[in-house]
Amino acid sequence: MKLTSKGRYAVMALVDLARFNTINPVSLRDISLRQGISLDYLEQIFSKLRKKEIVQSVRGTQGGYILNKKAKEIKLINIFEAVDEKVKTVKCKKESKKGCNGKAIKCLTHNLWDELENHINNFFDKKSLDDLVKDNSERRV
Amino acid sequence: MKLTSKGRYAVMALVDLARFNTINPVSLRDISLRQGISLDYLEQIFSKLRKKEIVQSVRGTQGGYILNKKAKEIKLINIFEAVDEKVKTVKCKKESKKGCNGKAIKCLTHNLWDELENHINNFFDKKSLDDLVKDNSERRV
DNA sequence: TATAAACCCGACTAAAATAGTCAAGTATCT
DNA sequence: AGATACTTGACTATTTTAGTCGGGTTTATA
Ligand code: FES
Ligand code: FES
Repeated sequence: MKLTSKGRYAVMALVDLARFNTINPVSLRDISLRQGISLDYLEQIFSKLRKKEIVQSVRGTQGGYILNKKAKEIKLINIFEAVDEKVKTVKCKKESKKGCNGKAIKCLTHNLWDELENHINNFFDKKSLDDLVKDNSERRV
Repeated sequence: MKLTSKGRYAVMALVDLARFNTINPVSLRDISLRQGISLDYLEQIFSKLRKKEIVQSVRGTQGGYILNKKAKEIKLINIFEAVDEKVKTVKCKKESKKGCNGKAIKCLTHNLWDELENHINNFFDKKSLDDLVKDNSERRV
């Protein structure tokens, strides 16, 4: 069970953005340099974030991205959903009545994994971007 | 973030084992058939479980595996550790003072992922094999 | 004592997912 | 006009996962 770079980068980049986006948009180039993330990869990630209205883009020179909502209103779960970093613990299709092995009944561990999924998502539901910025407010890179 | 088959199968197989292992050892063949897991793959998994003393093997005809401890004393975390299904959320080496990008300081999200890791491991720490068997005690496959 | 059931072990491989790269744009500021 | 920066889609290398395969050894039982 591991977190992928895509999810990690998305959050990292947004925390960076939230810290610096006081007046002007922040360019991906800056984020790329500060956080050590490939610019091309960041572009893919921000394209998704924009489509899900987490950020807004400003084109042209001096352009970049700005948050589309208050940092307090952006939860980790929103970010993860936007970049398709879903938590997936069950093997079967949840809606289906069939189990993961094709049998007519859910497997012995189905409920367990479902609980686990909720447990993890609860965590992402509680944490907002604002919390993360505050956690880092005393530190400087 | 997803659970791998190895971890899922390990738990599934052990729940099956715990349910049927009243007197006699349970063969992997039986588990394979009941749970729809490849026999060869199960062998790999049980080899690890045996090395970590979660189960004991009985060789020869009518052989199989038995639990090496009480079901109540086997926590999910023990199973996951045994089969190397670790929860890995941080990118950096935890012991090191360096961050994930090679910088001298931990990244903006390090603490968050560390918290997440603890949050997930807490779940695995609480659940025992016995809990799972009980959850399924009314169902029959 | 032969046979079959079952564990034991290591190497190999196909498929999938991840983590990018690359190329060719378009918009906007100065 | 030129530079900066977003936009898009396709492509690729690497890694991980989820097995398979081929050879064992042990032991109950007919
Ligand atoms: S995970 Fe849902 S039935 Fe097995
Ligand atoms: S995850 Fe530990 S420093 Fe980034």
